[in-house]
Amino acid sequence: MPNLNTDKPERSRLSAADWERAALALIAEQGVTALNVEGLARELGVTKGSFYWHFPSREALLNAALERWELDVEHELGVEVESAGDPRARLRELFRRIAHEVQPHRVYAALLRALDHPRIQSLMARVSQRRMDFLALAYRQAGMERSAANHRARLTYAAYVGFLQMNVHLGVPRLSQDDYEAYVEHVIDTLIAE
Amino acid sequence: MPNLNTDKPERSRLSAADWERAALALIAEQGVTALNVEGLARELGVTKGSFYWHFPSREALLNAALERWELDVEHELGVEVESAGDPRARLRELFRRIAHEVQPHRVYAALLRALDHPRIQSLMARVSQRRMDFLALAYRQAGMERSAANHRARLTYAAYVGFLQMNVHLGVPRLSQDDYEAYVEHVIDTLIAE
DNA sequence: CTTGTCCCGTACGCTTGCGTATTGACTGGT
DNA sequence: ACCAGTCAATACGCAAGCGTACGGGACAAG
Repeated sequence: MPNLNTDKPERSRLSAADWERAALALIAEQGVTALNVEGLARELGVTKGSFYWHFPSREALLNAALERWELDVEHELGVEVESAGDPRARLRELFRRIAHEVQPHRVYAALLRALDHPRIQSLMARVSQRRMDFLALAYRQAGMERSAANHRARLTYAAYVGFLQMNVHLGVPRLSQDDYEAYVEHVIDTLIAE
Repeated sequence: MPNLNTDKPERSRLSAADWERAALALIAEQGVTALNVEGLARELGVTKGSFYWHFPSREALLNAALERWELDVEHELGVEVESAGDPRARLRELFRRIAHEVQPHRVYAALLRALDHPRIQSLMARVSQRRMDFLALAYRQAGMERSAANHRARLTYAAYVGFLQMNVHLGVPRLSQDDYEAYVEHVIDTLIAE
């Protein structure tokens, strides 16, 4: 079993994982529909002939890339769950981080626009449900009733989804840095305080 | 006058407006990418030859349909603005109505997934901005400070966008009727009360 | 040196969907 | 009755993308 190489220098040969990573990068930048094998091959400096050695079809690549992404996301959520401290402060910290690190969520935002694909739809349903469950738990740990926590988690997640859409894809006039910070604090006060 | 029949009309002749209405119906149901002239022609019981008499291209049809939709939306917002009464109660009423009449917002939700199209992006930016301005005004009339009202309007609109995504496209496990009502009231209490 | 495996290139067929060209049929006005 | 304008059918060209067939070079093993 040769080649465990996971770096990214100009190798003369590619592996399936290279295609998957390139696919995710392309999805993040230009969406799922932009994922075509010839374009991707061109971007990697090879031709289709290479691709169809690694994958039987475009769908297979998409599925592999999605699977890889789901594992990443689940891992991130895992480390999030394990962090200790005051639950309310943790939530605030989570909000601020997400507000300032939009980049890692671009794949999520891109997949949000491809929900007609059944596999992507079920994937997103799973991921969203897990995240909402995490939020609901956090709200309960912060002292809310079970039902209120569930509703608040749903509202929070809806706000997150809409936030991504508006910031990543909609050309909504960007707020100034100060206004943006004030907005984030407003969201935190509205959704967490009480 | 205009025949709103969207089934399989046995009309012998079609007008450009018929194509536009059919296009909007198709967009609402299956998204913008599903809008292709041959499929639409099949659905209307004619062939492409008819289409290209009314429109020079697929883009022209899409633009005409979007223009028509924008006028509708603007008109709805107009009647909304003119309604009087206690501002807070009006907001609550607005929330409840949107929560229960998701159907008219399916076009918006579909367009949300086609923001890579520059024309759709600017259109959606305009519509969203107008609606957010309306919300901000309502919040100010309800007694909030200018800046807080703007932020709350942004948050509310983000929640609306996310709400649409989750309900229309994401297969998120549907809430029971009672849970859903409770959720809506929770949203109202969280975003309006104070 | 030969051989098999891995990775890639080239060339082709196929489907979908846009757009064009041409012809035909139905309509109302004169 | 005729004619111009309107709507529609048929047939074709064309580009994009997926997938296949097949061939070849590099490289390690024997």
